[in-house]
This record gives sequence, structure tokens and C-alpha cells, in this order.
Amino acid sequence: MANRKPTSLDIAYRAGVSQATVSRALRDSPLVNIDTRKRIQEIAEELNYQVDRSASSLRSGLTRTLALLIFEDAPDAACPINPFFLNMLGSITRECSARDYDLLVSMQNPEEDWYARYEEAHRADGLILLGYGDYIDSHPTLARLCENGAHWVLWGPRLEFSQASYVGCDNRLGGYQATQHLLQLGRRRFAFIGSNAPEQAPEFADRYIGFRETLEEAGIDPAASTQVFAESNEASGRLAVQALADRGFEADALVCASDLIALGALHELKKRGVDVPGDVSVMGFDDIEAATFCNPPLSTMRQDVTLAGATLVELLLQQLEAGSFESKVMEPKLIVRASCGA
Amino acid sequence: MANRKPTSLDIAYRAGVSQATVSRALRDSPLVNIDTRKRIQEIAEELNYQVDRSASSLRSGLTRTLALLIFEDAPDAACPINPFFLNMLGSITRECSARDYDLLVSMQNPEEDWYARYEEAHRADGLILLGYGDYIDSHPTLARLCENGAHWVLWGPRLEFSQASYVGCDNRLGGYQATQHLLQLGRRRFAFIGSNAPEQAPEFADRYIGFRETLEEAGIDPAASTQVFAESNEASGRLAVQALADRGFEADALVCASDLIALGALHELKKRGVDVPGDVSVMGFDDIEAATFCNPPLSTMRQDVTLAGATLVELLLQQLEAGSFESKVMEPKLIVRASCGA
DNA sequence: CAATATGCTGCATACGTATTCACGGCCTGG
DNA sequence: CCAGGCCGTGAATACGTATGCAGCATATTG
Repeated sequence: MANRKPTSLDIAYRAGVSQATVSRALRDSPLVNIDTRKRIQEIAEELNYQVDRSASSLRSGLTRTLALLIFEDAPDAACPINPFFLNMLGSITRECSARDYDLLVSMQNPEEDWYARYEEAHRADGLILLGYGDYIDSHPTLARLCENGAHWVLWGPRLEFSQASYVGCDNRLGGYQATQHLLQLGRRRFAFIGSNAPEQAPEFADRYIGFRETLEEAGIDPAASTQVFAESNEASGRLAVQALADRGFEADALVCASDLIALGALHELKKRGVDVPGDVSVMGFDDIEAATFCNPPLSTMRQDVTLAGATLVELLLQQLEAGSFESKVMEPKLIVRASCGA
Repeated sequence: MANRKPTSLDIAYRAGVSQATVSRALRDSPLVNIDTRKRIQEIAEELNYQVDRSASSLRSGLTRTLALLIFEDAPDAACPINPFFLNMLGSITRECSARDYDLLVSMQNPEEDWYARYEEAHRADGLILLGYGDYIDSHPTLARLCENGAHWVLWGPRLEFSQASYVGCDNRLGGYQATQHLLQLGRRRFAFIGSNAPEQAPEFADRYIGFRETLEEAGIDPAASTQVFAESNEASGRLAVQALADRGFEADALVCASDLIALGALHELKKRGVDVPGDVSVMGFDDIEAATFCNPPLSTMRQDVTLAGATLVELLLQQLEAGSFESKVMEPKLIVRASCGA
């Protein structure tokens, strides 16, 4: 075997042309005569030549790599990554492959200077931010990055500045429809489980707004509804149900801000001998895999992660290649399963 | 703001030293006087300087990046990635971060020349292969890569050549223990659900060997056991149960080669009105998240993905940095839940 | 036939860093 | 006082590619 990796110069030598011509030919430049081009490409194939990415990036300033940064509250080694994000990751990976981009994945701490680390260091051409929208303190940072011409796209809540791209779900509508569904099933005593503080969890807060809207429209007595804090994990969902019980509130419908919360709630309710959906309806949000497997299967508001992932990549590339900023808000879809008694 | 990204030359200028000294200082080289070093690092901090990775990689030949390649049978956009792999991905991501390596993730087709694409193209220093062991045809390819001095580590079955690293689970033992558990619960008519062909799914085949061993040791009449083909997904698990029923085999214990298969089996059994675990015990393998949520919760053989991911990274880095090849086989652990009637 | 356009190729260079080699100064010991 | 060693620094260069510019040959036009 060859003792050294072949370079464009080796190809140039064999093809009897200059290195410049090789470089152009391999990128299919019309500047090079079609026959020469073909011949060079064949030789490259034959030698199993691969363009050196480091050199290529250094020269062109482009990496053809995107970085996916996942921000999570508890970057504990034991705690598994939010399954919703994992699914998104799957579709982002596929979309990148399809467009011949590489994907760098990293768990990130919001305090770190991730922008410098990835885009300024020339590791990636653009960034996809997952779970960053929840850090309200971060929005000034995002605004500053925009001014500096950074390239990123955010999953999550609506952003107020114009030169930015984000993809999100119409959370208010989702909260509205979920609650509407329960209302139509005859439920009257509602609890929303999940944070409703915009500065803590803007997406959950929007879902809560939709929740309130339904109740107000229906003229439900405010005393017949409540809200309990929960973060997006199973344990927190369990605690919330405990808190609800301690508080002595007798709900017949739980609108959970995420499926993970709902799974925790189901667990705790079962433990307490409460029948779902007989005594209480439980509604989730996201439609993660586990929602189909749990007992009873969970009614939920589906977010199309496949589409979401593809859209994130698409908008980011559009930004990189055409310099245009666009955003997209997706509609969630009600998925009816057994947990609400429909 | 600065109109241009600062380089090591800018720092050199401000510090009144040469670029060479800056490069050394930033890498904390003892060649540079400690005071000079500190001063240079401060200036770098001040300018928000980031080493350009392309240039650094080009010069040093090292990328400080690993590539995680996931090989899946059905790289269909709609079909979600095997959750077992996704969890592994989570722990690999974390381990890479902890060791200050970047991680490139890609869905890969086994036919493609992924080695050339990633390591030869200088995109990554080493590769982690997930799901590649199943392609028996690939083993010659792996052997060839070894000879060429490639750097990779494989998740899955034992490899026969010495200059290679792999991390896997003792699948034979797992199959043995799983079946043993069912035997002790008084089950006598066993079905193994999953491929048992080594050239198709070597890991499943090893689990099957363990399954057979238990039965032979116990002196179970061979006619009282069977095997049905299934791939590792839910749909395939459902079909397998149908096939079993069509065949007229009345099992009281299903040993499934993976949790996904077991989930499908549970679905199909419920649909047919078979009580689990009353009529039939069902045992999975992997312990994915869904195993805790499904109905009934699934008894299974846990593979510690957190440890597995960390080990994969560790062995690969050891190979890169010390040139040593090591492998590790992990013991699975029986997790008892409701699906077997324990 | 001169003048200009067109198609293709090569020369030269820059991207930003890491490292080899050489050098100057200072210290130590004989 | 000189030889030799050590410490800290800088000059120079290489990594492999992409691209602006120039040049040459052939085709086209008046």
C-alpha cells in the first residue's frame, strides 16, 4: 500500500496537469475541459483520494459542518438526554447527511462561550441551538450575536429581533387545543402541570396561556382550575401530582406541559390508586415514543420532530448560503389515545 | 467591534513577541517563560482569541474530533433511530466533552467508504462504529482497515483479529440468565424471538446460544421450544408473534432478542387477548426507557449504556494516544419487572 | 490580416498554525 | 578568562488546498 496519503499534487503529477487544475476539476468547475475533468476524477478515484478537510477549510473559510448544541439543565452523566431532543437529533443528522454537511454534536452549558468555541474557532459554519430558548437571560446574548453576524438557528420560542431564525411550535394553540379536547370530554376541574413562568420556560408558559384561554372561553370558574410547577422530567411530574394532592385540589383533568411530566403523573396516580382515564384524564405534549407504550397510552399534542429537524437545517443553510433570515412556526396536532377517555 | 477575527499574529504584535512564542504560550509550553506565557494568555483572553481549528489541524495533523457512525438497516427518514443507540450517543457525547474532544455524528450506509470519508479526509482522528458488527460481510473490511493503521472502535460482537478494539456485552451470558429466570418461574414452553443467524445478527445469535444452553441444562424437551425470526424493531416483534401463533406453537415464555421486539410482542399479545404475565412471560434485552413505561413493565437484561459509551471513547483515545489496543466485554444485568410474573 | 474574444491551463500566493533549527545571553566550572 | 551548557526566543518553513491573475492557443469578427 501507499505509505502516504495522496494529495492533489500526486494527482496532478499523474494527470500531467497542475495542482490548480486538479483542485478545479474535483470541484467540477466548468473552467476545466470536460475530458480533462473526467480523467482527473478517475485518477482521484483510483488513488482513493480524499480532499483534506483541514486544508480545504483553511483556504476557503468554509467547513461544511454544522454544530448542534444541546443545552440541558442537568448535564448529569446519569440523567438521559431529553428524548424529544434525541429524536430531533436523529432527523437533523439525516438532513445534514442528505445535504452533504457534517454534524457536530455537543452538550453545552449556557454559561460557556459556545459561539466562540464553535463558529469563531472555525469548527462549524453555523449552529443549531436546542433547549437554549429556555434561558431567558440568554436573549441579550443572542441579540449581540446577531449584530456580530453569527450564524445560528434556534429551536423554541419566538424571538423578537429580526435578523434571526427560529423554528418552533405554536405552543399557545397547542395548549388551547389540548384543553379544548378535555373540555369536550366533559372535564371541568383542570390542573396545568408545568412551569408557567415565561422567564423560566417560555414554551410552557405559552401552553399555559392557551390553557387559560380555553377555560375563560368556557366560562369555567377560576377556582376550579390550578397550576403546579414542574420541570420537564418524569420525577418532577410525580412530585407535582403529590403537590396537587397535598394542596387538596381534586382535578379531573391534568394538562401536562410535556410528555415526560405526564409519564411521571401517570406513575404517581397509579401508585395512589387513581384510575386514568376513569377518575382523571391526563394529556401530554410532544408525542415521544414512550407515549405509545405507557399505560394507558397517552393522548398528547404531537410536534413533528422530523419536519422540525429538517426545517432547522434548511433555514440555517439558507442563512449561510443566501444570507436570508426566515423563521417557521409549526402547528401541533392532537393525538388521541386512551389516557383521556375519548 | 473588530472587523476581523484576531490571529496569533495579532497577539504576537500586542505582546511584543513572535508568533511562534504565542503558539507555544497558548499550548502552555514550558519552553516559554512563565511570565511571558501568562501575559500572552491574558492578551488572548482579552481579544477573545480562538485558535483556528482548520489551521491547527492542517499543521498538526490532529483534529481532536471523533466520529460516531451509526449503521442502520433502514435509514428511512420516518423511522426513528434505535433508542438504544440514541442513549449510547448521549453518553458518548458527554464523555467526549469531558475529554475536550468534539464529536461528529453521522448515519452511515455500510456500503459507503466511511473510513476514507472521515479518517482519511482528516475530519476525525478516530471512529466509533455503532451497529456495524451486524454486517458480517464487513469483517474483512475491518481487518483490512486494521492493517492500514485505521483508528476505530466497534460496539458489538467479539472480533477475531488482535489489532482492534471493541466493546460489547456478554450476549451468551445474557441469553442464558434471561432464560434461567423464566425457567425458575416455572415456565416450560419457550420461544426465542429474533434472528439466530450469526451472519445476520451475531449478537442475537449469541443470545440464542445462551437460550439453548439453559434449556439443554434443564433437560427441556427440544420440541417444547422454538425460534422465530425478527429484526430489532417493534413491527417485526408483532409479526413474529403472529408467525408463532400461525405455527400453532403455544409458548408460555417469550425470550425476545431486544426490547423493541418485546414491545411489539406485548402489543400483539394484548391485541389477541393473551394475558402477560398470566398466560405468557415476556423478557426483553437492553433496558431502554420504554421498558419501564410499557404495560406491563418489561423484565429485561440491562446493558449499561452510560458505561458502554464512556468505555468506547476511552478505548479509542487510548488507541490514538498510546497506540494500544484493548477490548472490553460487559456483563448484562437482570432487571425484574412485571412482564414475567416474578 | 489585424483585432478581439473565448476556452483552458499554470503560476504564484494566502489561509493560520505548529515546529525545527539556530542564536544570543547568561551561568557554571575549570 | 574561556569552554560548554541551558534557557528563552525568533526566523523560517511546511501542512494541502483554492483562487486571482496572467498567458497561450484557437476561434471569431470586421
